[in-house]
Amino acid sequence: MRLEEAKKRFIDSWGALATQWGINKTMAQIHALLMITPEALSVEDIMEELHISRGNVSMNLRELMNWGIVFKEFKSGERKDYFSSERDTVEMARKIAIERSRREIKPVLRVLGDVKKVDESSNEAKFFSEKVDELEDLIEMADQTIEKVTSMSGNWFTKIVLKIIK
Amino acid sequence: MRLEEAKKRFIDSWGALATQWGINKTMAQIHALLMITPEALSVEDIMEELHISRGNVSMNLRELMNWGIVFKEFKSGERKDYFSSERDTVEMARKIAIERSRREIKPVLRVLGDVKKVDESSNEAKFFSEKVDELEDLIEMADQTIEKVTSMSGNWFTKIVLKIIK
DNA sequence: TAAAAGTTTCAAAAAATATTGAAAATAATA
DNA sequence: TATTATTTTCAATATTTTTTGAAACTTTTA
Repeated sequence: MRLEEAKKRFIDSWGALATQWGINKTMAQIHALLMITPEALSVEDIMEELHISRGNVSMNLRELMNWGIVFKEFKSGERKDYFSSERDTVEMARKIAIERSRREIKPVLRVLGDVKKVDESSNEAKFFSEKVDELEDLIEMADQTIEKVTSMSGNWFTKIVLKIIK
Repeated sequence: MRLEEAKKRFIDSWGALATQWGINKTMAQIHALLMITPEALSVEDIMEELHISRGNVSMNLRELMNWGIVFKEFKSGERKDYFSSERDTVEMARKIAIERSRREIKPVLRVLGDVKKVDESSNEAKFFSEKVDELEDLIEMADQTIEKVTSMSGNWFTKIVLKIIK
């Protein structure tokens, strides 16, 4: 397969995955492009490569920088801004996990903690409380697992643990 | 807090979380409702509780059954179908994880395996191949971790491992 | 087997989300 | 400081996704 075709397939597939996980397709495609490009790219490079508008690139780059997985680079003698992706793949995954936890998981945990304080007078209310409790435990566990596993990947102990639970 | 209010808050929050993770809000709300309701519900019960149309309920129940987390129940002497959710919270999480892996993660892994076969003549192509490789490893690890951790939750060994990596 | 009860399907409408493009803002140079 | 290059913003538009509702279909009962 030629490089250009492989790149295209990768970027499309990354965009499709993102869409299914509630992330803007363009944001993921810009990220994919930066990931597989050794040097930093300008807004115009990205516009051209992905055939999207300047405004779209600008907004999505900002969001990627908010996530902490894309950085602005200054090239001496150049007026334009250049952008590059987090180079360390594991670190990148960690940041994505942390961000999604902070924005989406944590708020739900707050609601769960709240609603389980329902007056447990009826049996129906007891059942409700129980289910919410179970869910809270499960989500907390998943949240912690993601955080810890990603933060420790590369670490020998985690590697062994993962090998064992595999 | 009164039960009705707590239920409403829970259902809304579950729907919002789902939306952010690329799952239809109504599907998640129906699921939430069934999860916290001790007895099975009819299509009309659901329509009333969530204020949505019959067609919407029908389609989303089908999808929930495809995911294996909602079941049809027959009540003797009753003509209507009744529906209830998987009772075991951990089993439910396992099924969701398996389904998302099958539908979304596995196809991406297939693409990654494919595109990394790019002709590695240029340095750019080598860089591309390397990045795709790293990503493949990472996604495979995450996929296996989710699968194994959920399949083993409740099991004493996993509990200890999770406590350690915490 | 005809009528009634219940369910599914899907084209059309509504709602939510993403994208554009041009004006405004900002930054760099002469 | 005026001019030019670059970036950001956001109302308008386009696209995608979800929801409705009524007709078609299926199942049950009389």
